[in-house]
This record gives sequence, C-alpha cells and structure tokens, in this order.
Amino acid sequence: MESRFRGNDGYFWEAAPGDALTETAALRSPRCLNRAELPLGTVELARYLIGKTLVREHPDGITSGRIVETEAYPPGDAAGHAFRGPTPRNRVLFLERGYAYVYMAYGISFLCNVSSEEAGVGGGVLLRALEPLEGIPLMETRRHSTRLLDLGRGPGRMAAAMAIDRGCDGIDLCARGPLWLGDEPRPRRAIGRSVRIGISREVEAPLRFYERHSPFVSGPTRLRA
DNA sequence: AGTGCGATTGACT
DNA sequence: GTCAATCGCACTA
Repeated sequence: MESRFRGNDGYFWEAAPGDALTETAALRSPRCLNRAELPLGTVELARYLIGKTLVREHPDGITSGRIVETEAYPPGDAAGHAFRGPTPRNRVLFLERGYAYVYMAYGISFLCNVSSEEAGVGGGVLLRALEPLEGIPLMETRRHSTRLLDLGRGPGRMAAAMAIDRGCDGIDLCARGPLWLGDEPRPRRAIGRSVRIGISREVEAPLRFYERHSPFVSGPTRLRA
C-alpha cells in the first residue's frame, strides 16, 4: 500500500491506514453527483462537500479542483445572505439544494455558494478553497500567477481561477454543464472544523470545514491543522 | 435618490 | 501586521 501521495505541487500527503492512494485515482474523471446523494441540511452539506470535485467547462477549456474548504450559512443565520428573505440577488439560495449562488463581494471578487436546503428555505454553503487538479495552466493565466498554492486558496481566488462569475448564478451543479460537482478524486483526509472567516456579525459557531493539513486551505495556520 | 458597508484581495510597513 | 480598492445591494427617506 502506498504510504505517501504526491500532489500537484510535489507536496506529499500522508496516507491513513486503509487508504489506497495512487496518482491514477487522482486523475480519473469524476462522476457527477446526484442531488439525491447530497445530504439534507446546510451544515451537513458543508461537511460533505469537502473532498468533492468542482468542474468548470468553459470555452477556454476545462478546469477542476478538489474542494478543501467550505462554510455553512444555514437558515436563521444573521450573517447569511438569505437571512432577510428572498431578493433578486439571493433567490438561488431558496432553490432546492445543489444550485450555484454567485455574487460579487467588495466589488472585487466573485464568491460561489451551493444552495443547501429544500425549496423555499434559504441556506447556502460557501466554497472557500480549491486544490487545482485539471487545467492548471488555464488557472495560472486567469490568476496571473504560477504559484499553485495560491490559485484556489480563498473564495475570490477560487472563483477567478475557475472563471466563475454572475453568469454562473443559478446553474444546477448536479448536472453536467458549465459548472458541476463531481465525486472524490481520492479518499478524503481528516476533516477539521473551525469558526468562519471574515464574519464580523454575532458570535461564531464553528461552521467552517476544511481538509486537515491541506496546503490549499485559506485562513491562519492554526485554522488549517 | 442617497448612503453605508461587506462571506476579499493584493500591496505595502 | 495594516490598509485601500471598488461596486452591487439592501436599507432609509
């Protein structure tokens, strides 16, 4: 059994007992997730999406990455965009789970969420960081950087690397198309949990999930272990 | 119609 | 570590 797996940047992943990590497994084509297999509930979905694949099919080419960091914005959360009810901007958060809600933050970055509740109930999972898999040269062009660790580390950077913008708002991520969710390219590592990043309102519950020890996760070092 | 501010990033001390 | 950039949106009037 392999004891180490070499990632895209040469970083070596420690294999847990029982893992069978191979490069072949990492490079196979992902299977599109069915809506029925997405767990019910925002927090459950945020945890579930760690290790899954996000695939972007764009005229310029295909890019994909492994989701290594998410945050839950469940119903009733004052920091969530759904808190004050549906508006033209956040309408996708009120669709059934598995649709892309994309908005512009700070006039600078696009942020990508996955709707996470039943139809009519507002909730979302913010995708915060991606480990690049396919289309790395294209991501480098879009990000104006060749630093692999920075291509998808942070929600705005992730969206830029994947060319995710308002045009992706409302896309069904459970169907092959311009943007979709795939299964895991390789077994997940342990999942960590922490408070969310960049939230100034109210006291924080631990609603951020991340793949432990991944160098592609954003945030302070202590929130990556 | 005007205003305040944010689920960020990149540059800089 | 600090800080400015930048703009769509929700809220007030």
